[in-house]
Amino acid sequence: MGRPHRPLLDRERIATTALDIVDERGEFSVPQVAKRLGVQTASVYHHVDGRDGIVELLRERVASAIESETLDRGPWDTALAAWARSYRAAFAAHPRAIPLLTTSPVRAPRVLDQYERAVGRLIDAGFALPDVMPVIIALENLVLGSALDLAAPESMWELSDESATPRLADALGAVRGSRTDQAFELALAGYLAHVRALLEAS
Amino acid sequence: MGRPHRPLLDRERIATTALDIVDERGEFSVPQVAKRLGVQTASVYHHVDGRDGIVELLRERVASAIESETLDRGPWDTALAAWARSYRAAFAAHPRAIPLLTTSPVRAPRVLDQYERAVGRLIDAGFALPDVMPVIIALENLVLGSALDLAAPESMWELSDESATPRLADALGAVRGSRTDQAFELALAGYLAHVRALLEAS
DNA sequence: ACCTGAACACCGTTCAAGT
DNA sequence: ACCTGAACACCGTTCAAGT
Repeated sequence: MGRPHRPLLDRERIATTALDIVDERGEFSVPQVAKRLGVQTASVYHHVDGRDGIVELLRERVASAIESETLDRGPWDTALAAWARSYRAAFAAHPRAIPLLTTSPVRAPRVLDQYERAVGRLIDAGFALPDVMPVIIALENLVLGSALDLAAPESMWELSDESATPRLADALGAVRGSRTDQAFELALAGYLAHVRALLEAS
Repeated sequence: MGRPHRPLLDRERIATTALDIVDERGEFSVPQVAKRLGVQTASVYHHVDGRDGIVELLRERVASAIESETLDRGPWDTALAAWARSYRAAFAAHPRAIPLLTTSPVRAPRVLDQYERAVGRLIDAGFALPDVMPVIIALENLVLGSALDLAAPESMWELSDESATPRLADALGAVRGSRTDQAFELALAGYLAHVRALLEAS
């Protein structure tokens, strides 16, 4: 067949298709992506750096939904909180992709730039330089830890033998609303209060 | 060949071998495990519920290093903190296994029992029942989020273009000691303070 | 009950051949 | 430059056949 007049494939379409498949089935393979695009498996390799390259594309695609403007609005602490919520929401929009994406943090240029701005806000707020990265990484830990929780099926807490863990069963039954959201907001509130105190102490 | 007089395989040896391989290479396959045990791939399937069953074995094996006694010693808050540190340390002992294990939380009976005891301590301390699970899940989020960070290679923060993110580069350079440990301890301290406040408010 | 050997469907990746 | 077809090494899983 040879080269077509206009390319059949591009990175955008590969990313979109792979994300669709992951949203539907929780996994993807290169042949599956190729088939859905009506193309041979090998063709995909002309546009993308193998399967890992596609995963990286997914990471960037999902992360592109993070509202980076949140970082510039309002006082540093509310800005950081809004950024964290938006970060988590971006993952939450593709729960089945989370296990694929959280195995290593997002380090795409667009996201690194957000870290740069977050660092800037903390420095400008008066944080001691050696404290800045721990403060940011702790927030990243919160977001990714919560994202994993978001990806875990509700059934994780379906206790096969309630009599073995009666108080756990009680506690689970007593939760109002979303366990996951409440846990995240709780951790975020604790984080913010502590980080504010850290600033005042320095 | 047929059945041997004494079994060549058991779940313990399969788990140990798989964990060894993961520690060395960051991944494992059923054929790799079989080969190292001097056995046919198919034989493994007589002892274990497929590849996923081996992953579950790894999860239990790694989690078995969590010192559950920490939950019973001292006041509820220091007990919870010690448990979280031990939980994180258990993962830290097998960093290359972390991506394999954190995709879904540990729900093996031995670990569920620890959750039961953690719930018990919180109830006894006087927490409102609907608050208990969010408090525990938030802690789990901290631990797993930090575990992911532990698994991420240091090189994640090697900035290819420092001039694009100068303040991030500064902040990274200023860190004293382990970024990861400091971030975890920071998040944990914030968590504890907030949870203590939650108890007093109720 | 437990191991083997063979089989099946699927995977990631490479590469020469075509336009 | 981009797509194909064929190939390679490897994977997870099943199953009849043996003891």
